[in-house]
Amino acid sequence: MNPGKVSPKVTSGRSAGSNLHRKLAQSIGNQILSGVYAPGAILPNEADWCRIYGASRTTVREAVKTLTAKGLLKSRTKIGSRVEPRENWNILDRDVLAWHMASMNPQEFFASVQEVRKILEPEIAALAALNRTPQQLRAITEAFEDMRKARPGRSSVVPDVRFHLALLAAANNVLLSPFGIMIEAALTNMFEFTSTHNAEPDMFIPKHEGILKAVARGNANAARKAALSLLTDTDQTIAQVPIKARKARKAKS
Amino acid sequence: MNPGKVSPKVTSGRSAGSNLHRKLAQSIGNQILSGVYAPGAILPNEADWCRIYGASRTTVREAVKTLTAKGLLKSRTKIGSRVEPRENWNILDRDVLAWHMASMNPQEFFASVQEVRKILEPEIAALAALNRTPQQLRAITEAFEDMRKARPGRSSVVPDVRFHLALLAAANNVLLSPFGIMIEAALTNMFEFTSTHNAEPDMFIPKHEGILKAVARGNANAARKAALSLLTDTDQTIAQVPIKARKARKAKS
DNA sequence: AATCCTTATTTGTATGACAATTCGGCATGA
DNA sequence: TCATGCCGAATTGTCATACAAATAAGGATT
Repeated sequence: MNPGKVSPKVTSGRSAGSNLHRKLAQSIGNQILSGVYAPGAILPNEADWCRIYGASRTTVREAVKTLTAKGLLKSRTKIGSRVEPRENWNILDRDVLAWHMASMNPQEFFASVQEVRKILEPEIAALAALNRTPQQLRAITEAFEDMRKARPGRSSVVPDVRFHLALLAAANNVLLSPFGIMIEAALTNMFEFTSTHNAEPDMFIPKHEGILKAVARGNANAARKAALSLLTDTDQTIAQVPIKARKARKAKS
Repeated sequence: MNPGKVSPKVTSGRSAGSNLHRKLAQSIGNQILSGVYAPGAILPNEADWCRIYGASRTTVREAVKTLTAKGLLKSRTKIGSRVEPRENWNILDRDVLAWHMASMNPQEFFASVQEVRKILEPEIAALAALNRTPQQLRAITEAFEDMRKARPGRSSVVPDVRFHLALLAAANNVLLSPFGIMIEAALTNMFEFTSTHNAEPDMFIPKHEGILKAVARGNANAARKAALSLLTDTDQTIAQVPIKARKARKAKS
């Protein structure tokens, strides 16, 4: 994975980073997330990166700054750049999450996602029921309508995402907003592996409608319950794909 | 070039950004978070920043790249840099959260934090009870012991933070790890405003012990309940404290 | 053995130049 | 009037080079 010339791996060209420093950041980021450089390891220095990618030092440094800002790196004079411990990584950053997904077993990833979603989304729905503004309710409603109108399939994913993001926004707590990225990634990519939107629209729409109605009439408990129900439902759809047990992270003792 | 001509506002010189591009990023970041530049607004261009801070374009660009990586900005040729909508901000980034706190009403901030903590920490405790490794349990235990040993006061905050972070790590779900930053910020700064650690160590220690024991014997429900109890307890402590306006930490230069 | 100093390596900052992108207006034409 | 396409100017993107600053490592001195 380390050819002498241009870009080892410009994988997952999502979100179109046409800029060179962006491409470098993606490439290096992918290598870190995929374990080529483990936490604590010292990365090649700037001059090395210049040679590896055939880019100028300015560009390399901008890429490094980007990764540093996302918590993946830390640079020190005379030492070089060292990979930060995982708990400092900004995993809910759009790019970092993408790199993470690219180097992970999908089932394992969706297991983590669903775990978090089951914790958060019911409470998000409850908060939305309590705190939503009329405008936010309208946004949720519109997303729902578009969802219902859409034919099952790829296109129905978009309003589905919009629905959940609108719900999140309606919870009116900034500290929860980073999860928008996760939800978006989950719904969008789940489509690639499952056929949620094809399989059971008959289940799907009413469940969402249940959330909407509960939020509309400000019933937190009902909203919570409806959201949880949707999630467990999604779980079953996922479960059709062979599930692998959670990997116990190991260390020994 | 222009020595001594540093910045409109190099406030909250936290975490020692000795580097110039870091200082610029902090300064600009603070301005964005405090609303000087609202989402959608177009920032001064690179040449302007150079003049404003008396720094080279290289440095300015690295600062801008940092902010871009944190989701605060987006640069386009011929347009300049535009502030991104809030939902794209990486609010759980260490720096962004600090800037956010610096420009916010403390009560409001702690209200948001507690809301999220009450949602997450009980579930984190429950997950920890189920998924912890022996090593992770030991880390939690050690933090607890240090907490008990410490005299109430500032020093007891450190092991307290360690306790909660160890718990978080023991939940073994990467997607939750960004909240470590939030928990850390909450506990550390809460000390500045409340006297949690002075006021009721008699309450405090047993509550933590309850969580520890539940996690130790793998009882998820008990862990959840204990964690929630600690949180509602903390709520009361906060409520007692008359809020004084936060004093911006000042750095001069 | 301990301390201090020198040196080498690596990141940090500055400068000037040119490339690439694209917005905005202008000209042209239907 | 409106649409289309071209041109020029503003701004970010990339490059090359030079020097400054920090500091780890090893050697010199005591």
